[in-house]
Amino acid sequence: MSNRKLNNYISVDCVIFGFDSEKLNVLVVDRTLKADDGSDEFSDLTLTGNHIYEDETIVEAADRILYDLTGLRNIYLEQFKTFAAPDRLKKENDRKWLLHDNRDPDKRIVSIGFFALLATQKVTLEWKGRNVRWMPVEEVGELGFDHNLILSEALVAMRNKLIHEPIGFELLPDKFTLSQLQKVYEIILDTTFDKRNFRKKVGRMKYLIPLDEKQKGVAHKPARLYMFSREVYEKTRKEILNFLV
Amino acid sequence: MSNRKLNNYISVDCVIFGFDSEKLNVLVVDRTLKADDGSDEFSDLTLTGNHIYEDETIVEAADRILYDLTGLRNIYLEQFKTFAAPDRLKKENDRKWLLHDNRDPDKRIVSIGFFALLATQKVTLEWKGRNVRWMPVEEVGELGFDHNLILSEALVAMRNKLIHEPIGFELLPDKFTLSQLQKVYEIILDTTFDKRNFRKKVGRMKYLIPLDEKQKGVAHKPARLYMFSREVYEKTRKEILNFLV
DNA sequence: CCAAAAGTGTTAACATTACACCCATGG
DNA sequence: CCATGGGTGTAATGTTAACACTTTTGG
Repeated sequence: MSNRKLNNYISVDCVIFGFDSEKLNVLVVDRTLKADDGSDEFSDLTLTGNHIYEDETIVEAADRILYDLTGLRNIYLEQFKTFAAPDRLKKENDRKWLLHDNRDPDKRIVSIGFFALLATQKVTLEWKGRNVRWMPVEEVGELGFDHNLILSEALVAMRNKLIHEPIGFELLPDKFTLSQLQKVYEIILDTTFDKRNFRKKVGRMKYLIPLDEKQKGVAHKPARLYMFSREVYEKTRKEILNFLV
Repeated sequence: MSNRKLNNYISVDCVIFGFDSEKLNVLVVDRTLKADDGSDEFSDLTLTGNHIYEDETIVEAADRILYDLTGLRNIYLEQFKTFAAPDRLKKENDRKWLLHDNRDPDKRIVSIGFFALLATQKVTLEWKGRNVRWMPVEEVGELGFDHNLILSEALVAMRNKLIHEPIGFELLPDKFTLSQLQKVYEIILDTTFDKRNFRKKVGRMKYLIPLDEKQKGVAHKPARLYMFSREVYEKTRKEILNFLV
């Protein structure tokens, strides 16, 4: 595996979302370039991304990045948009970083954007020698490259998907409570729902399976746990004409 | 403009859909390679696509292709998926075609897929020296490169969009009847709707503007014409939680 | 016994579905 | 005067939205 060749003009960028029952977070990595004297030439943040190997598909490349960061397979992953503007890597810091990394800052690099939803907060703390951490989406400042654009497009695509398809579960543990699920939708869609109406609505979804199991160790009435069945979903889903106002 | 440089590893493929009040059609071009003796080495069909210029964004490249084919600007256009499998151009005919075209068949080429919806049937008959024509989607046989995959993914993305957002109008003239609109949905979603219920439903959409104008020259009661107002749509649209069954 | 979140039901307004007949035009 | 597609209403059923109180647990 050590002699695989990296393609030098096709990359994937992964916008990895995580949920901590309070906020929507995104995984970012430090990008610090040292000057010759050891001081920081600059230091900022980027999303996670990498060039693809020549023998690898783009989905395999995205899966590889996710595995390297989390040690997990079968994470929810979706290709949402591709970025190839001529000037997307042309900011001063970006050029310096690419040169330092032995890459050609004048090469047109196309990047395929994926977003991933994580059921857990476990990630490595270091990745390719760079520090990795979760950051609440609303606290993200200026990122390197065109990653602010990629992040905002990922958010649009993810919210859109969340509205139309059952993917909220992917941000929760396998077993979750209805209140946790409601919170996912409320926080990501920046709204609130009536508890009784929300429960009535999800109660109609056959693929949301109630378990004979409750929360433990909470200082209030323990909630029933539920799980999502993709199998039931695939069997019962029907498309609905919904191009309303 | 004549000295613009083409990028040799980033291309866009356009899946151009048209509607003729009977069928959903897609634009295909002949791909005929002549042998030395003038006979056909092979002859098949592909979708429309092209490499991008170095100074051009991918949307600009797709717009350019659409303009070259139709002479129209502002066509409905959407980036839906990117294709970069290592073997996507490796079939025998594909290699021959690329070689003949002075391109490197071993170069990894990434192609960004767009689909377009056309309100008219007008297209050029020739494009880059190749014959162009409409073909009903269900009659499309084996296409060159990975274009069957690109077409089927375009169909999935287009149907999905059609269900959730008002884009059916884009396949009709600016002024259209409700029966034409119903037919668009019926044919593309392969279903039927009750006429009264369909009209009740679209009657609630404020962005569908009834005109003081009727069909002319039809051998039956002439239908009222309508138009779509994107402006009203943008103002009145609201997102709805709809991840039901 | 207190704090915290879980869980539950009713009503009114609106949306969906199923279903059949007359109307205006061109030929 | 006929063939063609345009246009319309009602009743039953299902969905949404608004709204408040009791229950179970840990501390």
